[in-house]
Amino acid sequence: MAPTPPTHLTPRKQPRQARATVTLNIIFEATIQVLLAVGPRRLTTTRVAERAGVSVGTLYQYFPHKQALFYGLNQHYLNALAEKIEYTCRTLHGAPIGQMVEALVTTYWNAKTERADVTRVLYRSVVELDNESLIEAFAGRVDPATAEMFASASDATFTDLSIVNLTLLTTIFGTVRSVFERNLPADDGRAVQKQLILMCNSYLGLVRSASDHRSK
Amino acid sequence: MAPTPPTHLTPRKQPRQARATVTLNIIFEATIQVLLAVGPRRLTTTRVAERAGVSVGTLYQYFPHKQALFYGLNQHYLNALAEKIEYTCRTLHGAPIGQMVEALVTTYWNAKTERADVTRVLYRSVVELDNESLIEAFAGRVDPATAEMFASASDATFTDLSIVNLTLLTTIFGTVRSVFERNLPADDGRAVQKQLILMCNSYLGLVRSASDHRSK
Amino acid sequence: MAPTPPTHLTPRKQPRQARATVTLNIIFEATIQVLLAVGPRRLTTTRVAERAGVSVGTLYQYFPHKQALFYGLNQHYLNALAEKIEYTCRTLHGAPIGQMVEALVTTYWNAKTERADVTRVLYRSVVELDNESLIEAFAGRVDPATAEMFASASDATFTDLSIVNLTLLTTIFGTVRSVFERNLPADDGRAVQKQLILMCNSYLGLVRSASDHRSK
Amino acid sequence: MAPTPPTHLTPRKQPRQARATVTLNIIFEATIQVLLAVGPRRLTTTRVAERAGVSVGTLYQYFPHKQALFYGLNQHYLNALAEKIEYTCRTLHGAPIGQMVEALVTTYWNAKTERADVTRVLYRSVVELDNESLIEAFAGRVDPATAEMFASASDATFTDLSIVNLTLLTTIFGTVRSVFERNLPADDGRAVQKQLILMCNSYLGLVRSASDHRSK
DNA sequence: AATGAATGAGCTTTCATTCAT
DNA sequence: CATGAATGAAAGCTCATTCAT
Repeated sequence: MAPTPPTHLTPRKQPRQARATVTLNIIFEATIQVLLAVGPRRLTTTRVAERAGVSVGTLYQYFPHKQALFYGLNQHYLNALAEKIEYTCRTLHGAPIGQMVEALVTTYWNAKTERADVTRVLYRSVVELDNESLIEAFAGRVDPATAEMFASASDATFTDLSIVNLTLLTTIFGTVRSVFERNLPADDGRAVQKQLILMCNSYLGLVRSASDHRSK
Repeated sequence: MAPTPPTHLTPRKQPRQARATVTLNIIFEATIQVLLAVGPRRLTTTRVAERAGVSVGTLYQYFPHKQALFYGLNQHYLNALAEKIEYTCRTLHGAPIGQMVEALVTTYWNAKTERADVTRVLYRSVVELDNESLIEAFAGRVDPATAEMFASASDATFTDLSIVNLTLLTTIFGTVRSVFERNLPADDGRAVQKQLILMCNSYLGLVRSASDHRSK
Repeated sequence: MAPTPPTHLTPRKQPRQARATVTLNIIFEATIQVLLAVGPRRLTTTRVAERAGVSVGTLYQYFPHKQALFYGLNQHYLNALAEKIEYTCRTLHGAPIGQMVEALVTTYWNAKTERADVTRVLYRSVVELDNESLIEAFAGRVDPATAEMFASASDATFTDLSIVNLTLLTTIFGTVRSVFERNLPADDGRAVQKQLILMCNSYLGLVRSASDHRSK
Repeated sequence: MAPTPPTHLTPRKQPRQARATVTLNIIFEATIQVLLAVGPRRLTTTRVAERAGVSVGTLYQYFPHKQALFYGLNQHYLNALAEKIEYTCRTLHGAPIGQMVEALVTTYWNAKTERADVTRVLYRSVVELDNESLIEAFAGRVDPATAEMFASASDATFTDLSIVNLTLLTTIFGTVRSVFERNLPADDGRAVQKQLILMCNSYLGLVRSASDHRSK
């Protein structure tokens, strides 16, 4: 089923004009800055507007209410993330399964680590923001992309691709979040990342259909 | 290092008396109910007190401020969770590694699933609640417990136990959270759970030290 | 007219027993301490009780409400002050007028300076405490005492004693308060005290009835 | 040293625009009204806002917290008072000393008596309002103004002008306050006022430097 | 009597949102 | 369209006072 982003949570103004898009990005960036500076609880629309260098009125031109701002922000970042994953999937199409897993983990990990503070702040800003629709939308893009990639693996086939795909995504995404939540030192983080790749690969070795093993 | 729960986030009144403990639990339960009913954003101290059948004043006798309530609630549940895990670890001491992993995953999964709504609500109540200290405290109990258990495995030894332990915990906890976040249907959830056990076991087969394989 | 201390502002329990008087004094002292420590705005009955080492309940046994506590405290100190002044007046009965003024100023000044912090704190605690009745009661004791003293002066008589008396008291008391309010350095304070005596004496020289001058 | 009014006690919004100044005055007046109507203890920001015909929000736009409102109010009146005194000092520059004292007392007395209720209410509103900085600021304006005036007297010079000045100010201001505090009937008040002038003049006759007497 | 947990009215303050300019 | 002063509902929290123990 297609994800249904509640209409009342989408930016009022479709950014047709370049200027609007610019303003939107400025507002997003300002939101992040405020989130980093004072945390979600003390984030106010006024503060965001101030930081963005626009008036509250203008802010409300772009987002009908505070919720919509959060929604838009998360959507923004999830979109970017989905794009990166899709790109990786396209690139790795037809590659050996081992490379796929490594690339997927690395892509996701890097995307999250690039601006670790933003990641952490976003993980927390999602309160009451019935973000289910966002997650759903994200899954709706990523699930098929990775499934398609795995299906194209040059050296493996899976009898139950869909569950394998789901397991891999859940594990990878979850582990990354867990690492952030535990605020692990960078070294430990990298170690876990490596082990995660190992783990996924060993798992895939196990669930690969019988014929693959023979042809090996 | 011992985790240091910020003193300003601990219940004001140490529940020395039976009555106080009862009240504390009533308040916790009421908080959960309110969280379920109206979500974290619309949870007010007054509402919680009402639901608990006590006055706001009493609430504030137990928790110096709203934050402390959330902190206490999470602490409460994390404590219970840690206890269950410790119990499992004690029970499985000396068992074969495969059983350990299965038991660990199952324990954690069940604990979270038992009251899925509470779990989901708690995952979200953690806003601005510098829950780092909580997570740290939790990790400080669970990490050693599982490490000790794994070290006692009858059929496996690990050259780098600490990283293996960390990887397993991060993966398991993260995956469970991910499943809750995606709000997967029960069937898919159970499937992923199974796969997660598989995955962990295959990983352990890989990282088990060489001598184990020989003795096999 | 006799001053009418509103009955609802008097201590509930007349301190007939020694123990009660002791407790009363402990409570007064605690009130002062709290006043000094946190100021009148953040003074709470609970805090006073704590400091006094009694329970709130006991506090309320002695003072039916917070107002009564303040009232009692001020009354306590004003009584002591009035006593000192009365004593001075009795002692100086029949003395030359110059000595009288000097003794009066010195007595008042010393009484206030003895525990300057308490004085300052009391000056401020008098909010909403319709302290008019207190002031009236104080004036009702002091006015006659000094008037009587002045009337007995060995070297001066006054045609309008009552206005002279009022002027002197108002001036002396007011000046002292002013000095406290301006938080003048001790040196300046003492200087002003000296000048005040000078001023009062010069004034008395002027308003002394004509016959006095002749007899001089 | 320049008085340092704590920044957190100054109006948030500098009244640059006429409208803001108007609103400010309305709020001040409303505060006085409420103070008169219910006393300082039962004054609430909501009540003040209501009386002023603005919303609480607006009140808080002008004053970051209740304290600031009191601070601003007192500052307002002390400023006006200081101006009047400065004006008198300028006007009396070079006059005979007797006229100066009379003018000073009269100016101060009138200023306080003009709206006696306001005066009384302000004297009491000063709770916990570390009004030291206000008093200091006031003294910092008035002290030099009167000193300068006295120095210019056509018929008197003083060897220790600074102490004489301090004594006069402390005495005058204190006496007035005392009269208000005792709630003296108008007749008595006026009588004391007259005596106060007399007293100051007799004092000045005494402390005038010797040469003045000769030239007399 | 003494205690101190419980009460809840009421206060200060915030902040999403509107709308006249 | 942009602005930002004004709004006021609603939240967090305090504390004088009571009363069962």
